[in-house]
Amino acid sequence: MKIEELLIPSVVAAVKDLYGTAIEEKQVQLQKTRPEFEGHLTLVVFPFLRISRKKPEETAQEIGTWLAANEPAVDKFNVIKGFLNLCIAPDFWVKILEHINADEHYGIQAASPDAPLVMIEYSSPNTNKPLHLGHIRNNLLGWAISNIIAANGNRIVRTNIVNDRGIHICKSMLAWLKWGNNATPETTGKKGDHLIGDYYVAFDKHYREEVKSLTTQYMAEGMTAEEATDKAKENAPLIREAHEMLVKWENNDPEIRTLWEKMNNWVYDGFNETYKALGVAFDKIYYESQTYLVGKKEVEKGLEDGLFVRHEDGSVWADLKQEGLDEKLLLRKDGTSVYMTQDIGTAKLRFQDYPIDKMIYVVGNEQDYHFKVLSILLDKLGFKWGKDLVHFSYGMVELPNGKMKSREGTVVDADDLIAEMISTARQTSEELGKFQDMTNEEKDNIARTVGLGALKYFLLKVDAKKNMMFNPQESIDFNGNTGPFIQYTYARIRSVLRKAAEENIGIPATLPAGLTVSDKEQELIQHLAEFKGIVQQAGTEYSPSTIANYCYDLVKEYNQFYHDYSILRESNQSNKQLRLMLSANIAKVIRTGMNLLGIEVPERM
RNA sequence: GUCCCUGUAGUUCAAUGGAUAGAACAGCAGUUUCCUAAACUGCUGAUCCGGGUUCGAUUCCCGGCGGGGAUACCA
Repeated sequence: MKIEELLIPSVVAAVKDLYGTAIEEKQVQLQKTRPEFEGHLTLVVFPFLRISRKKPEETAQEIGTWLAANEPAVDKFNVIKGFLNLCIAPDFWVKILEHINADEHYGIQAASPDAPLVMIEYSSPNTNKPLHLGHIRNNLLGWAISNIIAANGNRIVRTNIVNDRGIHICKSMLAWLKWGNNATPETTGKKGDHLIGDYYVAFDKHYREEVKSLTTQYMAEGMTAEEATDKAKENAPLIREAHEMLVKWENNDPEIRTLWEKMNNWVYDGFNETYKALGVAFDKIYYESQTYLVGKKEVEKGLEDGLFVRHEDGSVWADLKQEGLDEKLLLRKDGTSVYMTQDIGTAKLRFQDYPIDKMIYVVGNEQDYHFKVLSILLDKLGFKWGKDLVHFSYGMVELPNGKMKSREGTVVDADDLIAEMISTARQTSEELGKFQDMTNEEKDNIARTVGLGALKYFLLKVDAKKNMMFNPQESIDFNGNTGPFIQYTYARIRSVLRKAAEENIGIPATLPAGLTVSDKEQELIQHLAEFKGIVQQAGTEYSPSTIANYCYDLVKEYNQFYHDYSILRESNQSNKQLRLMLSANIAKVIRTGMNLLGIEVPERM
């Protein structure tokens, strides 16, 4: 029950009755009244002036009079210019609160067995280095979006495509063989993904040295700097060895394959730890090593069908000039597959495995072009779902000195950041004296919940499509518009409710009649009633930030109103019950909203 | 060059085409006999520039300027 929905038909009826013209519901603009004016909801009457052929004030006056007479929910009204401010009758607020209170899962819709099936791909790591801050944003967005889509009544499948093959993996393997001395996660005590990442870095370091000395050599032989660099990059012994290894891998060389499996498993163990710490999971994981051949086959079929062309050197291309794009490579001259080929294969397998109604890819906006092309190619290949795939394109996380670049060592490591957030939360709790009378387990849980809450909220409150700034020096706040602020308010409400329960004060399903609801409480009830609409909006726009900002606004408002209010010491029993019910439902909505974002709320902190 | 995204207080972020553009952080000044002070109150401070559409533009359109990205036989 949303108050707006209640009133819109009445406004339509009013216009019809007064001016004899039928209007559509979507033409009715009802918004929350600004706090400086009296009223709850405001009707913007400017759009009706053409129909009424009267001045704004006059039109507003007429509609207001009609509503006050014919709509029981409207108590009284006032007019300021073209704005008609409506006051809702007090007992309506009580009814709305009781309605919210009756629904334990307010705002969440369960999926029926025949509900649309939505598959969400996110994370998609490479197995040659550990996860960084950019991956965290991806994972949190993917998790939150899938929760939100599920909350809107859809069935979901969370999926991950692991880029587990290719030249980058060979680089790590080669470096490990050369300089690794058989190091393992066990012998070094390092997480597997970090161990592999170290060898990837080592490869790059040695490779650059080789390129540098080769370049000088070629230049001494009379090449220009540019020519020399290009040739050096191609001819450096290390990169040639890596390419040889890739060929061996593709030819199923048993030695290489065994090594590859061993090292990838180390990485997966490492990733799983990070995923667990972040609280994300997957229903089905695809591996590029298992899908790229499927993609290759599709491309070859497309070639036979005349959809693609083969160039003289043997490479295969798609001509997308008709679609306003360029030519796109699908198979290299040596017949090996590229990123696009693999994505075609993965898509095919997924639609074979599941009756997917909608496919959503959570991938950074640097790949907007890639997904535009993928959509067209899938469509050309005759997959009817190709056209409708959704690329949920999110912005990059930027650092004060620019983009994150692994080569320049400017990445913010995911595991480091998580550990740092948790230890900061622990330290803050200790300084504030929150940890008295707590077991070590409780302390651990609170530090983890609050630290991750701060991190997650920080990344999710920003509009996903925008680039965002992260300053490691300033680190993430625990005060203000933050996760811990919301968590703290939740914990305080829960504390009040615990004390009420100890005193055997229950919350009845219906509140006593004749209750006076103060203006502030009316506003809070109105705010609470918006939650359902917010979840819907977040679902259609795929925007976790909508929910994050809603939760903050609600909490901020609650803190302001109830800072000087007493709930348990209130002498009037009816008021006490109203305040308890209101608080309990604010806690419920906060918990629901934060959980949709993948953020836990603690019972105490 | 072409294409895509983006430009709001000192900083990080908000604002279905609506009233006086909201917060937070930082700065300054306050609030604790009282259900958790990770709180609350007050002050200072912003829509890149120029046109257009509209009763009304931060929002939509066009043109500049600034930032990011794509246009790889990397993934």
